Amino acid sequence: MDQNTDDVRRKRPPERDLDAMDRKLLGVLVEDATTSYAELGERVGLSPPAAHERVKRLRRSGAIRRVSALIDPDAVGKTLLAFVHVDTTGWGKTQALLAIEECPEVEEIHSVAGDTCMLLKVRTESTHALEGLLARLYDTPGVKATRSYVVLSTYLERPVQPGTTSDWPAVVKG
Amino acid sequence: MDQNTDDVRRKRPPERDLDAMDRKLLGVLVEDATTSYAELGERVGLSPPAAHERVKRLRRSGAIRRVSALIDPDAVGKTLLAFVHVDTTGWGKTQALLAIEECPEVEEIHSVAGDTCMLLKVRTESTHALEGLLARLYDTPGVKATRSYVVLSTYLERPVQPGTTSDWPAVVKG
DNA sequence: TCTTGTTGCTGAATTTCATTCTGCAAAAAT
DNA sequence: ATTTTTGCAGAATGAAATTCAGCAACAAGA
Repeated sequence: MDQNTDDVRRKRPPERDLDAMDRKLLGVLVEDATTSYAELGERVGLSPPAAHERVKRLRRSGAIRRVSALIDPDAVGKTLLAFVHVDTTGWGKTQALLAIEECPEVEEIHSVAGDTCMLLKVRTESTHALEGLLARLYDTPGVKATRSYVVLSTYLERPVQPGTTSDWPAVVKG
Repeated sequence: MDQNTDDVRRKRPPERDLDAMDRKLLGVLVEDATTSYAELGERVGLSPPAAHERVKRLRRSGAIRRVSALIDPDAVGKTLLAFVHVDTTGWGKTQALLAIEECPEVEEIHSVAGDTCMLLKVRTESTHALEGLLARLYDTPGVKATRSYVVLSTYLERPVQPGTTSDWPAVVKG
């Protein structure tokens, strides 16, 4: 309820670098953000107010962007997932980009290095709806071509993890 | 704290189809899951316990997969995002897939239709770490080839939205 | 049509938890 | 060495989650 009351969206350098305690807190909160501060503290070895204090800081600093309910796409009818590569004529905040941002089916827009300009992650209710989106894209000035990769099945999908490379056991090959 | 106490992960058909009220609730909770039931109810036109009841059902049915703190990748040092297309020799739950699932840098694994078998979303701390991952991939039996798309900048990144096509204003072209 | 059971709601009551406050101790700065 | 700051614990407070009766609308069945 008080999340980002002061509307801190701008990227500011974290007041202090995240320490191991912060990472542990993040680890728990990524898995289940409804964890009470009592349990949270217990898990990481802090008193409830101390845990609260650190989480508040993590929110202020922007390390925690927001707390969100993650929805099952199927439950809301979004049964089709696709990645769409888009060749455009310009770069940066182009007309095309602005137009694409308006499409509710589009979940992600990235500019990528490689043989294409934009990479879109798109969810629709049907192949027909995807066709509709593609039609809209082609009608957008600045869009040269698109190539779509329709997802057949998703094997893994997890949120951003707080772990750093040194946390993971090194994979030792024979 | 009580989320999924009975460990309901299995996909069960939603007890009942989501109605407009459920979608509104989801809409609010996706934006900010820390919203109190008092405010939540007010926003959608329900009493706090009624809102609570429906949210509980949404969790039980799996429509809400989990409530999670969304982390800023930069804050935890994951400054590099890439999409990696992987050609493999087999399909389904292959050895290669199992191996890839173990990589903490990999956020998503999809099997896609198109000129490649797997599509990975990958976050690392550096290009060097990406190279390390790719090296590991190439060492995995069943991996034939990979092609990487390094993200230069991300323009949009939003969670799964509850809205359905009919909610969006139709884009009328001249 | 009337009955009966079910569903989903409201408003009040209860309990749990978030949040604040007051020291306190260790570390950092001067 | 002294002061200031930082981060924490424990108690106190306030707010919110959760539970608990009713109640009304609706559905199923006689």
